[in-house]
This record gives sequence, structure tokens and C-alpha cells, in this order.
Amino acid sequence: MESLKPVRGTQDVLPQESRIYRKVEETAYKVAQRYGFDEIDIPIFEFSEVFSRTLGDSSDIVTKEMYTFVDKGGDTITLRPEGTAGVARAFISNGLQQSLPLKLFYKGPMFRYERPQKGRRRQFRQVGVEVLGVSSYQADVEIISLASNFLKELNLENDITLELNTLGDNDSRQLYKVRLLDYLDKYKNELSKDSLNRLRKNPLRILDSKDPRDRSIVDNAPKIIDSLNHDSKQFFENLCDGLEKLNISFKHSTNLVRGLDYYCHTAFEFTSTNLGAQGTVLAGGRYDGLINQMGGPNTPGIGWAAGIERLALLTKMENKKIRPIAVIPTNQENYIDALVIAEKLRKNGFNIELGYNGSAKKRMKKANENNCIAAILLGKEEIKNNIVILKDMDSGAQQEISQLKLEKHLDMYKII
RNA sequence: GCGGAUGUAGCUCAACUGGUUAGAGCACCGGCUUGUGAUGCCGGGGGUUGGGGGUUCAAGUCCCCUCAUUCGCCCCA
Repeated sequence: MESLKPVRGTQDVLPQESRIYRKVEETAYKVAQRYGFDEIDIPIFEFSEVFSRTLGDSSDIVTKEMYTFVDKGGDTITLRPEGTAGVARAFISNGLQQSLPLKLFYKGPMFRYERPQKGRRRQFRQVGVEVLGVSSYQADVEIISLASNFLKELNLENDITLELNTLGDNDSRQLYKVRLLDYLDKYKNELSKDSLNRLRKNPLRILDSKDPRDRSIVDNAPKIIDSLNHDSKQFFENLCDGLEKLNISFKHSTNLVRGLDYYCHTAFEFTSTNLGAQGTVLAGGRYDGLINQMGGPNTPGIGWAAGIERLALLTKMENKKIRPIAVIPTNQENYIDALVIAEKLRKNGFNIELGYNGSAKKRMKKANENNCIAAILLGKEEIKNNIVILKDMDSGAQQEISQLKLEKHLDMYKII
């Protein structure tokens, strides 16, 4: 039946995978905390203008990728396609310019109406950070360092490379655009169809075109770096210096760009070659013009976002379930006594598996499947004598233990 | 939105050029004397072959449509 399938591009994350997602998210939060970031939790939908105004009406996200609907009150609502716009809106709504600089962490689902592929869903998860109110390169170094350490904690440092570029400030970029368009004008007839389109909409994008026809043209195109004014050049050099001092290796990719006008200076991507066409795993940049453009006070910002699904695909890390202790009544009549013991142990911090039915044999088998570290067996003999049988599931050794001393004996299993 | 590939049990796959009640391994459930797990042996459930339509005496096998997955493009995490 059609309706029993998940909607295209959505997925059920079953426990085994869910544990890995959780691990990735927790790792991101943990590392962000070390840098003094605090979590902000913003709505997963906003008035559509929040996104259409910030992302630009001509961007693909706005024109074809937004999940937009009219709610019962007649408002046009959009499921968030990314996090930055919502954070910026929250910054303005809550008058947070009082508390600058702000270092914010967020996580949660995002929505884009796209063609699903490996590592690309219509509902997907991101973690991200934003620094608001810092116009110096120091924030750029900081969040890239944060990103780098986050990926390191996931054991991905060998699978991922950092690509870095600068877009310069507004003046530099305007100058560059003119130079680039001048240059491309000569090759109008040789550019791919897509790039001809980009020529009007988003000329910088032509720089990272994958079409081989464009490649050779682009290779000889003027470079942004040559159009930078003094301040912009200085900014980029400071950033590079900072990263080198921190031993964060990067590749200066002169063709890495961001299309929208409020982006400036730093643009970076952490990419992997193991994800097919969706190689970008974490990406960010500086957006000094964004908050102002939204109608807020002129406030610089920089941030990045990472795709949880993509990271989870790459990480070989398993987030193993902790090994529980099974409490097993050898007879169904002893269930209540087992329940009482289980409850007591749970209150004291142990992870207890207590099955619902089955013979002792069945329950032992289940305990084995659950990877239990120990089993506590309880029958009428034991109840009578106030003891239990404690069995180590790895060695198979078992001993009788007084119920009073049980927890002391279990302490060796408590550490996970 | 555009182009290519794929779609058989929960999973991985089988079924000669279209031909009788669609098979196997793993997984699942039950049993091998009733208070104890990992092997082993025996047995069992589970598929309208993604869905719909067509060709044919006959379709999992051919054709069309649709849905989904997958690999690219666009774009992006």
C-alpha cells in the first residue's frame, strides 16, 4: 500500500543507525562546548520570507527546493532548508545584539525538495554553529578549528580534506565580478548551457562547474585573490596563518565560491571522495551582510553546517549499546521477585533486561542475544534463602550471592 | 527539474530461450523431557515476484504507465 511507504526522501532511522546519529550529534555538541558554544533551538518552520529574503529569490533553494505551504491561518510557511536564516531571525526577534558576541550551536532536521541520492534526503539532519558579532578573522579560525576537531573526534581526519577560499569584501568581489564577466564574455559560445545560465544568475558559480568544456576556460580565468584589496588580502592571510599555527592543513581552492551577495571573505568545505557526488560533508562561510539584509542591525556572522547522514555514512565508528545485565526468573511464578530486584538495580544505575515471558532457557538465550554481560537467576530456592545466582555471560562462571551484597558484586559491571 | 541503471520472502540472492503448487542461505518462531545461553539436530510461519494496465493458450520472465531505489547533472550538508 502506497501510504505505508515512507514519503520519498524520508527514512526511518532504526535503533542501530540512530545510535550512530546520536553519537555524531553529541560529539559535535561536546566539541562545540569546548569552544564556548551554547545550543540554540529554533523552529523547524518559519514564515517563508525568512528564507526567500535571505537566500535570494533566484537561488535554487528558493525556486525549487523549499517545502512551502499555506497554514490554516493563511500564512505562508516553509520548512527550514538550512539553519542560518532561522538563527539570524531569532537573533533579531530576541534583541540579542545586547549579548554579542554570540556563539551558537544547533542541530535538527532540515528539509529540501530534491531528488534523493546516497547521502541526500528530503528530510535530513544537520549540526551547525554560528558566531555573530565578530568581524575579525579570529572567529573564522575558531570555527574551522572547531570543525576540524569535531571531524577528528569522529576519526575522519584521514578521509577528509579542507578546501578554503576567500571571496573578499564587497568591494573586492564587485571588482572581481566585473573582471570575470569581461573574461567570460570572450568564451560565450563555448560555455556549457548550465554555465550560460549562471552567467546571468550567478557568475561566480561557473568557477566550480564540473563540465569539462567549462573547466579549461575557467582554469585560465582571473583569480579572486588578484582582485582583493589590502584589507581583504590581510584578512585571508591572517586566517591562513592562524590555521597553519594550529596545524590544520588546507587546500586553497581558488574556485570554491558562494553565490549569494551577503557572503564575504571566508568560504570553506570539508570534503570526502567516498560519497560520490555528495562529497561535501561540512561547509561554511562568512556572511557579514546577512543580518542587515534581513532588517536587523549590521552584524557580522560566520558559521558552518554539517550533514549528519553523510558523516554517519563515512564514520566506521560503531556506537555500541551498553551491555545490560539480565534478570531471569527461572519460573514464571518468580517474576514479581525478579521485578523487584530489577527495579532496585535500575534505581541504582544498572542497565537491566527483564523479559516478559519464556522459560529460563528462553530467557538465557535472549540474554545472550542482547549481549548481556551477566545474568541474575532467581528461583524459589534462591528466594527462600535470600540469594541469587550471578552468572558471568562471558566466562560462564556462576556463583550464589546474598541479595544484600548483590550490588557490590555488580559494581564491576557498572562501568561501561 | 533532466539523463542512465535497478526493483523476486525481514536481509542476500536463484528460477534455461515466457511453460505446471516461485526456491535457497541467513534471520524469525517452535521442539530435542519440564531451573541456565553461544554450537548441533528436527520442524514451522512468511512472497498477489513494487503497483497498475497490455500482449499471449501461458508472464517473475515481453511491452507501456506509475511508484521507489541507485548513479550522474542542476544545487547542496
